[in-house]
Parts: sequence; C-alpha cells; structure tokens
Amino acid sequence: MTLEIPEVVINRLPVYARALAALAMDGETVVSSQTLGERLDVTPAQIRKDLSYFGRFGKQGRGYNVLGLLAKLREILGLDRKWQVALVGVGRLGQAIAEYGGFEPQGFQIVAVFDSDPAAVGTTVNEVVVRDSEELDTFLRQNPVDIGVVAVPAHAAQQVVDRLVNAGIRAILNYAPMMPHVPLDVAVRNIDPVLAMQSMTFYIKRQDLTGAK
Amino acid sequence: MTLEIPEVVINRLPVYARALAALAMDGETVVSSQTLGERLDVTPAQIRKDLSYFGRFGKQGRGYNVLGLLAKLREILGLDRKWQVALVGVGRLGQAIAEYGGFEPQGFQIVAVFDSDPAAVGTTVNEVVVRDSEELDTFLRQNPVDIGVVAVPAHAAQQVVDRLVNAGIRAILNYAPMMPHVPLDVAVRNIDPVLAMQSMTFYIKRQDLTGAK
DNA sequence: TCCCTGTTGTTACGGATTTCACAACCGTAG
DNA sequence: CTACGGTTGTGAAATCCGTAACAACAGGGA
Repeated sequence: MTLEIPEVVINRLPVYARALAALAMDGETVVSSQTLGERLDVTPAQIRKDLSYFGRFGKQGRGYNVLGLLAKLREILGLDRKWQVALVGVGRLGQAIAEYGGFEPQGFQIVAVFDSDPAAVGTTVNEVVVRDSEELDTFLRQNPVDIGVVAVPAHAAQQVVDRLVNAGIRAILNYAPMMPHVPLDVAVRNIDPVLAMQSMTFYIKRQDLTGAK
Repeated sequence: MTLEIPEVVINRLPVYARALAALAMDGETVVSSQTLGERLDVTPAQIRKDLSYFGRFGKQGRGYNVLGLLAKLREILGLDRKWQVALVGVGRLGQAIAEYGGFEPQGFQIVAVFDSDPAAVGTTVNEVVVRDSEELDTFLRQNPVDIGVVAVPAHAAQQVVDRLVNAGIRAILNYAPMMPHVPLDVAVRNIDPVLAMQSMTFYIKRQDLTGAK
C-alpha cells in the first residue's frame, strides 16, 4: 500500500510543504488544491493525486488545513526531526556550502567536514573543524551521520561516494560535475548548475541574433 | 519533425556530451551506446533513442565517433558558442557563484553583476563591477545577455525574475528557494539543495534508529 | 566473395505518469 | 431540513516515456 510511490511524487512533496509553510506565514488556515496549484504552477488534480498516495487529508467543500497538511507532509518526508550531515571537500565550493545558512533552519546540521588537503585539515569552517579525509570511514562508523555532501573535484568524487556508501551512508547530495555510481538503495541528488545551463541553451539558441554577429 | 522533443531528452544531452568529452580525454575515438550507457547508468536503447531525435550519428557495427558525436551534441545544444550571463544578487551565495570557476570553461561568461544593497554596489566581484539593481533593465536592453542567474533572497526573487523576463531574458538559473512564475517561452532551472535533501529523507527515514550502538 | 560479429536506428509495446471527470461529501444559507 | 456552491478522492482515459526487439548494415577474415 505504501509501496510503489513514484519518485516524482516524492520530489514534489517538499515543494508543497514549502508553499504550505509560506501560506501559514501569511496567516492562511485553509487552502484548496486549486489555490495551491496556482501558486506552484501545478494542476490541482496532480496535487490531489499526489496526496492520495498517503491518505486523505482534505475536507470536501473546504480544502486542506494548512498547518495540518504541512505537519503531515513533514512527517511523511521525515522532516519532523534533525538530520546529521557530513561534508566532504572544503574548497571554495565546500566552504560556500558549509557557510550557507539554508540547511540549518530546515533541520540539516553539518556535523563534520572533511578534506584531503593537509593545509585545510585542522582549520575551522563555520565552527566545525576540518578533519582529514582518511578519518572519514572511522568517523562515520562511530558517529551518526545520515547524509553525505560531496564537494570535491569530479575526478575524486566517485571515490568519495564509494567510501560514503561503504560506511553506510544512504543519501548523498553531490555537487561534483559527474554522475556517481551507487547501489539501488542509496539516494543521490545532483546539484549541477552547468548541466542546467547547458540544457537551457537548447531552448534559447534559436533566436538571440544579438549584438555580436 | 524536429519538433516535440521531450524535455527529459534535452536534459540528458549535456550528460552525454560531458561523458564524451571525458572519453575523448582518455584517448577513446569510438564508443558504442552500450559502453556509454554503462558509464552513465543509462540503457543503450535510451541513448540511441535520444540521439535518433536529431539524426543518425553512429555507424553500425562500430558505434559512434567520440569527437564527431560530441561536436554534434554541442551544436544541437548551442554549446559551440559563448553565452553571456548576468548575475543578480551578490550575497554570500551570489559571490560564490561569481567566483565559481566551472562556468567560464563551458562558455558561460558572467558579464554583469547586480545587487540592490548600496554597500555592495560599486565593489568588484571576480573582476566584475557590481551594479545597482535599478540599472538592471536598462543594462539588459543595451547589452547582449542570454541567461540570468538569480541569487537573491526568496522574497525578492519573483520580482527579479519578472524584471529579467520583461527585459527579454529567456533562460533563468534560479538559486532562490522558490518556484518562479514565468511565461511558457522562458526556460527556468532551479538549483535547490534543500529540496533535494528533503526528498532524500523520505527514503532514508525508515531505518536509521539514530546513533544506536 | 561470403559469412560472421557487433552495433545502429526504429518501430512496436508496455509501463509510468498525468489529466479528466464525476460521485461523494461538507458547511452554510434559507 | 433541504438545497447549493465548492472541493475532495479516485477510477478510467489519455499521454508521455522507456524498453525490447530486430532488420539493416559495416567491417574483417576466410
């Protein structure tokens, strides 16, 4: 029953949750799939269908209780608790990630940072001491870490991913410009702005007879 | 005939292109859909199908000429030329983007940077002077810019997106944690690490009885 | 030349996802 | 207490996408 929920559906739930949080901020107490859909550019039917995978949360004629549905989604997604994150790579990108303030408020705590560069090891990034990558395996086995964030050069990324996986990590946020190879039971999300740009250019290349010839 | 190419297909092309570039680096001159697929965790059939939307690039019994196919893909995607990028928002995130070295080598040049904070205006980020956001519209009309990158707080993002769109920008890379509303002919890609994490937690929440032993 | 191996391009199939459409229902107003 | 406007939850239909399968063909070797 709870099985076979499409991944696309799971990917949309956090979007709904965020919108609901915003609505709650605005003081809204009830919202219909129609209204929510307009906000998110999603059809009302899709929202209702997505939610129906998990239960019946609405009230006919009224819509959904904003706070109630938000709580439900957070529970479904496991956002009702804190998550421990380990960051590997403290180059420019890694530092930016460590110092990014968006994770903490959502319950994602960077509890450990690793780098293979001896010059970086021992320094502090956002109040966390940088450890030697060699310690990665032992640290992960001794401390509860749920999610690994990879911010190393592409050529080193697969090795890092392998080590994370071998140490039991089952969720990886990959910033390296490559597609990691992982077992089926490991979740991976790639953050790849260059790929994103490179697919957009297809759509804008037609026109743009701009300036330079 | 060339119309109605699924967006998912377009999104995979840059991945193929990147893999081909890597193969070329390794000195490979020919590659089969089989081999390429193994590298990327994609079925050979999918690769062939994707490519078939654009033409016939392979040779039976041999496979694809690495350099030849790469050139074709770059042409299809419009990667065979330079693209001008404008960045809006020079907070921590915006600075990290401006200083990120991954765009330039792929032909994406940040030619202008904007911020609404008077304290930031006039400073230099990665050799580009920060302009006042007020100048956004006039600048975009007078200078060829192809892609807009949004790195402002969520509450200000829609307004920035609207201004970019009104100024004729038709491709937007959005780093703000929100879903921008844009006309159908504008391409948008969202970079949202928090959403990515929030969907992964669904898959790892089952086990992980935290810390234990 | 002819056969054998390997691989493409493509069509047909099937599965996955989205959209449609509507019965069931809630709350309110009369 | 009944009627009505509004909205959900959901099966069925439609669409979109991926996979399988195979005829066609290239190159090499006998």
